[in-house]
Amino acid sequence: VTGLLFILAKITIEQITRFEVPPLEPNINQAIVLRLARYLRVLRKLKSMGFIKVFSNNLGDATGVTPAVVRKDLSAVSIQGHKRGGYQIDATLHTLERVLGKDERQEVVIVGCGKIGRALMSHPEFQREGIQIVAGFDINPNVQSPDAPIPILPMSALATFVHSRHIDVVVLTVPDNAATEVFDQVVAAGIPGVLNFTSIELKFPPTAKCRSGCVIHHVNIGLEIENLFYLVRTHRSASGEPTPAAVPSER
Amino acid sequence: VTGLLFILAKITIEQITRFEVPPLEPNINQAIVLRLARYLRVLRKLKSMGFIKVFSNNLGDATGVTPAVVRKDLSAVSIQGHKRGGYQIDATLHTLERVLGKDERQEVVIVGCGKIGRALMSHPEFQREGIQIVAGFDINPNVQSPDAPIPILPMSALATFVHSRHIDVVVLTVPDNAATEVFDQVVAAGIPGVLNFTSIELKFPPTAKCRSGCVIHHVNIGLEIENLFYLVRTHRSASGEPTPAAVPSER
DNA sequence: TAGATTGTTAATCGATTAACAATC
DNA sequence: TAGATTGTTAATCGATTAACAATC
Repeated sequence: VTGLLFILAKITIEQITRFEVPPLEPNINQAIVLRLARYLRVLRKLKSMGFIKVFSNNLGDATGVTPAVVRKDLSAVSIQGHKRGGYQIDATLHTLERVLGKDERQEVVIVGCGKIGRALMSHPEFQREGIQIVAGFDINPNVQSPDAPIPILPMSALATFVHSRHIDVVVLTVPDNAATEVFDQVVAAGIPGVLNFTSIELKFPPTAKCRSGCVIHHVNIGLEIENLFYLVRTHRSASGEPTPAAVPSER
Repeated sequence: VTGLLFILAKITIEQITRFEVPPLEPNINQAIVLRLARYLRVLRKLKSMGFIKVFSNNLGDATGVTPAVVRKDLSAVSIQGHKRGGYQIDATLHTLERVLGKDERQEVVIVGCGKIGRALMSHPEFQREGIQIVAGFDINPNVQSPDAPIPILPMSALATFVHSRHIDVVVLTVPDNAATEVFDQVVAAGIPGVLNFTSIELKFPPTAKCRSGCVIHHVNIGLEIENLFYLVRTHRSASGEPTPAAVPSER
């Protein structure tokens, strides 16, 4: 019986598993892009404070990386400083915005308008970053409201909406038990970018439709909290803090 | 007699505490812990499906890593398999739960009960992972409700609450403009673990109170969405297709 | 035994860090 | 000039991958 179970397990897992799409990269990888986005925010603040130029070690201090990394990152997107004068904030800022695509519209759609989904829809911070939530989608008729400023539409309207509005990025905030099903609908609609708030490990299938250009990011809050507990606990026991038991040396 | 009892009691407690503190090897880093947590979820599913054992390549397929990594990770926490029979799901699961601290209570508090904070408070998925939200805190009297099942208390009650309940982890969901101020209060209350939902780059100060045992994780939704746009755009231009509309189907 | 899988060691890869020449 | 900062190259570090002996 055990043998059978274990053969079944193998087959099932192999069938379920989907290929991972390799994110082809020039010489700018995701880690760099994330840092660039953080430099951009610091630069905006500095500009609003009236500063003109900035040194790599300033940006490093503000973002928690070494000056050498800042210089290397900026160099990777062809941003040049002046040998003793640092980087011009204004020019750097513009180049970063262009590289990161902040000059284009960033319209996203929320799929799954439960509590978290609706909370994100009214999240004011996005506007400041140029991200615009243009619609929500849900199967539940009770939350649908086609005439609201940000309309909440039925799931059936997803495909036509994202085509007509050229939506590229979707935020997936459905319950875990609906994750795979709804994700398949999102994939079928041709969406190449998904921010996954469920704790299901979704993956883009290796179909022709999104052969290499599809990306999914995961925001797994439960996993993050778990990890925090683990780290706090281990740090604590490493420094030998909470357990009052003394070292039994003498005796 | 009392003295003897006391000594016996002390020894017993020392033995118990020493036994309960898991023998954590120093070469376990955050990446490993995150993977372990994902193995754990897969194992739970497999167990609920009635499976008995699992191979490293199964776990690898299900979590998107190579079998060698799975074996190395499990080996790092002293989980041993059988040379040809793979890993016993039940035993592996128990060990992982102990190592990751899932057998202890994981009580967290929400600081900032705006839309996102309240959405997290009623998030059903946490319960399933053993994470319990025991209270919320907010300065706004309109959202305070001390008698609700999960009470929302004034910020002034934070310090005494976390002390009396021994809270270690806080979820910070306040508006960006209040982030640093509220974070300072959280630090002052002695909290060692923070999940930061604001887009402000908060850091624990190097004070004595939490000199090495403090951790902060960042969930920067705006940054994630930005990054998605960037990746989708670059992938698309790399593969040389300007619009995603052209899908080859039979007409 | 033959085949399969673990556990671990060595090789590889990539990213970070350090160093320093160029130069303003 | 003297001092400071960039841009890039080399050194280091760590994590992943490959390989394979052990062994069930």
